[in-house]
Amino acid sequence: MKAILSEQLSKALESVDFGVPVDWKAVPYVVEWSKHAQHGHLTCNVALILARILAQSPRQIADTLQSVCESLSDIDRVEVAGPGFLNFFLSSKALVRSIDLILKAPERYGSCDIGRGQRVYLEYVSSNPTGPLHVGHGRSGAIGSTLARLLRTGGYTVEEAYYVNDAGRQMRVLGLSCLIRAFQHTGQACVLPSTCYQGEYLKVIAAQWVTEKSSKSVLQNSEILACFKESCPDSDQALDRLIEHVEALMGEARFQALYQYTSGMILDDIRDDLSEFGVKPVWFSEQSLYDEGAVETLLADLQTRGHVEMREGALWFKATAFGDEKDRVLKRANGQFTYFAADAAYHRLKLKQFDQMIDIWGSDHHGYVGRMMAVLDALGEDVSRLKCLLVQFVNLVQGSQRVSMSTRAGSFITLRQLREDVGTDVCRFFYLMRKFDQHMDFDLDLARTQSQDNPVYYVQYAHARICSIFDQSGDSDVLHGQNISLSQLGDQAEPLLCLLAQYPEVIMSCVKLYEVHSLVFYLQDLASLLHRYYNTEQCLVEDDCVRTSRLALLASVRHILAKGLALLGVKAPERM
RNA sequence: GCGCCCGUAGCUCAGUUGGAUAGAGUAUCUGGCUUCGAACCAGGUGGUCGGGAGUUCGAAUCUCUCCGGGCGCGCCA
Repeated sequence: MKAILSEQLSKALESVDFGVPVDWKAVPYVVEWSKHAQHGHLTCNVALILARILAQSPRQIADTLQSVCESLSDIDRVEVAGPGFLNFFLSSKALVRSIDLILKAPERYGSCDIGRGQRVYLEYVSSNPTGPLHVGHGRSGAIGSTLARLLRTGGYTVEEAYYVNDAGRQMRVLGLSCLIRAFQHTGQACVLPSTCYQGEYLKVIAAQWVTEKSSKSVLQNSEILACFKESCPDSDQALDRLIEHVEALMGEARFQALYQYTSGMILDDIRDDLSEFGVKPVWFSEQSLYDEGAVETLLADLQTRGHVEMREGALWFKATAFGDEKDRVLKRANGQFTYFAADAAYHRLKLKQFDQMIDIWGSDHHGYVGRMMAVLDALGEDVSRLKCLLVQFVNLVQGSQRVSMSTRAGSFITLRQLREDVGTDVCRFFYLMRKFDQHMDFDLDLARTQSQDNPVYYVQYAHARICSIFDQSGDSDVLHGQNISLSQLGDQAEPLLCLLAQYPEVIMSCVKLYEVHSLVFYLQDLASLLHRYYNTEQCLVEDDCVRTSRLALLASVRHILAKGLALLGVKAPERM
């Protein structure tokens, strides 16, 4: 609606003679939905902008434009107000048009094709398979999966992915942590180094490993046991030495089997957790990059281009030449590749396979963006095809207390616990209510409330209410938008109709800005207006004409609520 | 110290190519069920938009500075 009016207006403006030629491309005026009813349905600031260019009073220009604007087909009348705003009042025919559009093709309403079929690779969550998902990952999961659906609605082809860090040093640390827990499980007094994974979940996995997979030759090996009798110094190097020693005693193959078992168990848990949360990505293995030689190729190509150098035994990428603040190590002095090397190879691969790549990372990764852009730039890739969205942290709040969380100490609330506590719908909705780049307080008490206070139920209730009316109406679901006049809908229908007309614009804005929270706010507004309408206008009335008109409006609202909630991954119940 | 993000009602937050009287929810107070579901609605109270300066017809929004908070700055991932 807004777009249609904008287009009509821009054509009409070109025919107006201001005495001097106007370059309309240089006039950044906007058409917007009015905030106040007395300012009409839509408003335009073109006269205010023109005033600067033409050096005339804005009010005077607005007066000149008024009659031109009133000739537009969807416009009833136009008022000049304030410093020179043009306020448009839509015709009743234009106002009820949304109903017709929605009921004729509900699945298409709100879809657009700004993506033009471009292929987008969207990676999110991607938590290391060294522990269960916590509440912070839940936020990324909710945002990522919703964004994927929004982008599809906007005409993109989207692949959702989870990058599994199943290679490198951390897998070995995980294996060692599990082994020590296994010894402890068999009654041995062992010290778990502070640099190991501390979480309780490893005790459970270790116990399972002892009964299912371990061999006596390991658990009864006194040499291995001796390694854990004394505390290991609190440094990465000391831990690496300990790992190498244990691996030698245990055998390389057996040690690898141990950490693969451990991370496999954790990954199974993550997969189930996400699946129940409505997140079903494609799983991409970091290890596969090594297996297929992608990391070696990357280094060779950077070498050819002259962007690497040896320093202190390590191989460095000269990132400062591409705007990064420091140079970065690709291959350590001990011969191992860094996480960054594999990740660069990964991004390069996906940029070759897709038109665009979107990473959703925790905000603590913001320092990482620069080096990724730098290395892709060095490889000759178009870095504008990569977008990094940084999601801020989540604080759980109970009463006025912050629930403390520490990933390192393994003491945190898991996503699974949170879902079981408040329910998946509430969980997703709460995550999506906040702008992703905003710190978020997750109010546990409010989320637990099964009452009117909970904004999720407020929106769902609006949907259930409409369903309930249709249950009682006995009317068929097939309704048409024809022959509806505004007068039959009642006074309260106007704002509702305007909001329905805005749905496609909200979706488009979400797609363009990679935002999801504005859809949540929209649905809350829509529910609010529906409840107000419900309380003032009776729908199941004797007069057939009034009744079908009002039911058509309700059916439209129901469609939009259902579509919107579906995008969020939240149920739209018919009864509550 | 350097870099990124943030500061809006008692609390949690919306509000961008600079626009009219800064909005919701919650808390609190008042009113509304014999009628399509009261998990609802209507109304009241509540603001130096962190402080200050600048840019202009016009600033929560742009610039500078100060204050306060979060995060990052590794041959970890």
